[in-house]
Amino acid sequence: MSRQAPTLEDVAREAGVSRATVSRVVNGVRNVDPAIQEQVRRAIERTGYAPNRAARSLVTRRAETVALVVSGAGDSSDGAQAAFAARVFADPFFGRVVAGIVGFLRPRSVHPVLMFAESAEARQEVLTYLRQGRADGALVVSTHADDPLPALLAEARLPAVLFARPSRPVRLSYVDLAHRDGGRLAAERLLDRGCREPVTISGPLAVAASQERLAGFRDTLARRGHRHVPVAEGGFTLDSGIGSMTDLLAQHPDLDGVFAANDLMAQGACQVLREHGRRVPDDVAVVGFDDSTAALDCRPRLTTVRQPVEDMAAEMARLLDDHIHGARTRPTSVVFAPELVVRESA
Amino acid sequence: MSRQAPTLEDVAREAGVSRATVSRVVNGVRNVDPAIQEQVRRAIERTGYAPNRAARSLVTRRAETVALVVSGAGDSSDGAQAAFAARVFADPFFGRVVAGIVGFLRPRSVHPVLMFAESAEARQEVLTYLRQGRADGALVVSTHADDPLPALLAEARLPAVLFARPSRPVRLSYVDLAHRDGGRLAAERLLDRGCREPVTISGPLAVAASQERLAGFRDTLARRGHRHVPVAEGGFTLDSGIGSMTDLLAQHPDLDGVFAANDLMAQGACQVLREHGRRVPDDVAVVGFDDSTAALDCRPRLTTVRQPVEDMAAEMARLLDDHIHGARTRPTSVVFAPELVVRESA
DNA sequence: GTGAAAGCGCTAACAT
DNA sequence: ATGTTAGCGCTTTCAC
Repeated sequence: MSRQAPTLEDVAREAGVSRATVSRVVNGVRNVDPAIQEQVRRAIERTGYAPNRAARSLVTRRAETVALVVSGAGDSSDGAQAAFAARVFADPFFGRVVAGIVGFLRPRSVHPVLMFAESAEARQEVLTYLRQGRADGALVVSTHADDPLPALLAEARLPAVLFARPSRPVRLSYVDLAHRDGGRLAAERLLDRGCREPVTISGPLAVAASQERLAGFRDTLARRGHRHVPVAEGGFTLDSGIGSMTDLLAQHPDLDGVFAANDLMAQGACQVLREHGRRVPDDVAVVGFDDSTAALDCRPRLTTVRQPVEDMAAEMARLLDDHIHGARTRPTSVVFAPELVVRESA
Repeated sequence: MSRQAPTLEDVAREAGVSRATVSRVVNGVRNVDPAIQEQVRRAIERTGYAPNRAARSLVTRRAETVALVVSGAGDSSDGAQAAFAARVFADPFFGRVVAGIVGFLRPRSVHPVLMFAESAEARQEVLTYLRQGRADGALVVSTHADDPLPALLAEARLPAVLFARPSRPVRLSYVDLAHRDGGRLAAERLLDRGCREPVTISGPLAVAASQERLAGFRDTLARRGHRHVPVAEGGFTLDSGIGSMTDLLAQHPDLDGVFAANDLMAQGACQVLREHGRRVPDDVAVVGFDDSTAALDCRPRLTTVRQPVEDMAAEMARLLDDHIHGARTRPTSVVFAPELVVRESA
């Protein structure tokens, strides 16, 4: 903040070469005499030079930054932003997304700007941010099915990649999980353990992933002779897991297997079961979904369907990178396979 | 991405005025004829103009961006970044910090870039980022007491504000909580309920906040006649709460009150107590700390010492803003008061 | 109140 | 292999 920061010019003078040469060594361009290279490097050291990014971005037309946007539903009022942010981060899922993204981005020196798009105004802000060239593209994680942001992004022809297939088709790349297969894995596990009265706590049915996990679960059970499977719709929160499990237990006291559409709800279910004197897994087997930290926090530790979130998030970043650098023109989708992780709860 | 983005020049031509005038209306500078103002506004609309931020930053020397850095301990290997990120986000505390920060920054159109500084290399990256002018300052949340980043930042004279007083004094502003008072509130609550055998699960004793919460708790108890209070050191995780409570229960079966240094550990403690047939709060009263989402997730809901994290985080952002704009020259500290929130657990 | 023009610090043609 | 130079798109004196 005190004295003016040194510029290329300063370094050039110090090293007795031209600005262009300094620029070349800074950017690692070949065709520079090793001796001069060293000379410049020392001048940089002495002056404490750090290239001004605004100047560079102005000519390269690259911000080396991507927007990491957590996108909400339709029209929550703008004051709800704080609550929205807090809620998002309360889910261990999001931490894994960040980890995966940063893992890919960091070695490439690109940085994520955190944005929340929970209102119409906030969405416009995301678009403006990109159009101003402050970020080269967007990585979007929607918390709701009918998120309008993807369509806006596609229409503005801004580079973007989504986590999960959008409910309405949009010309944007995305990564996703084969949720139906995940539901199948859960069903098979319960069946293989000999469950006779399986039930399920689904995610919000407005979310496609919830639908598919449920469908996979139901279809598999149906194929093995279970025509009617009790379902309670949850909201992916611990609280909703507790509520749903309580209801299910009241209506179907004989249940002996539970598939919860995420680990947080499974954790809630385990709590309720224990409080009602049911042992997990001996009396009731419980299978979760995600393999998040909640799966390990839970007692007993959760048998769960693993979603390779970090890998998926890294792939998002990779796809976006390709789009930004023109290596990929058409929207692409990459679908990952779930995997059953057997622990103690089933 | 297709055709070139419109520039000031384009808008100026479209509106039949000079670049300077357009710039003035874009930046809301007075001294522009209302009629021309409207004329320009329409031209902007028609062309779909969005000011190029790199160009603006180049002249204003402002990125309108701050680094939000989560800073770890000494020297975790660089590959640990993913685990570090996931762990950080698993704590509901961080979501509240983000909410508070974004709440302040958004109305000012400044955006947070997420950075992790868990290794020496990562810390250098943060410094470089700031020196390149990509961010105007840093908001630092350390997860460890001996975080070297604050000193590096201060030495480089880069604008930065910390969450919590650093263990070694550093010429940087920070916000903090009166942790000792928090410990006192917890002790008083337990005593007022008539607890005779209080115990505590502390945070990591390397963390100053843990020490102070413990000191406040102990001092208050001592003053009321409890000379010796059993302590188990936890790690602020649910798991460590479970472990500590189990130990405490084994060694002090008569305990009837627990103060856990955060809600996550309190939640773990409640689990263990219930499993051992102790009713909360009838047999054992439990007081948490933070008033995070964990306090509500817990059954029974946690009586806890509230830390106004969102307000503290917003204040961090405000302090940084002041430093960046030269409104504040000397390091300042703002200490917030904790507050007891009574629910069901005590 | 408005315009002309001088940079901000950098990269990338183009010359040499 | 190195230097010269023309911008990138914007803000901001300084004249008018």
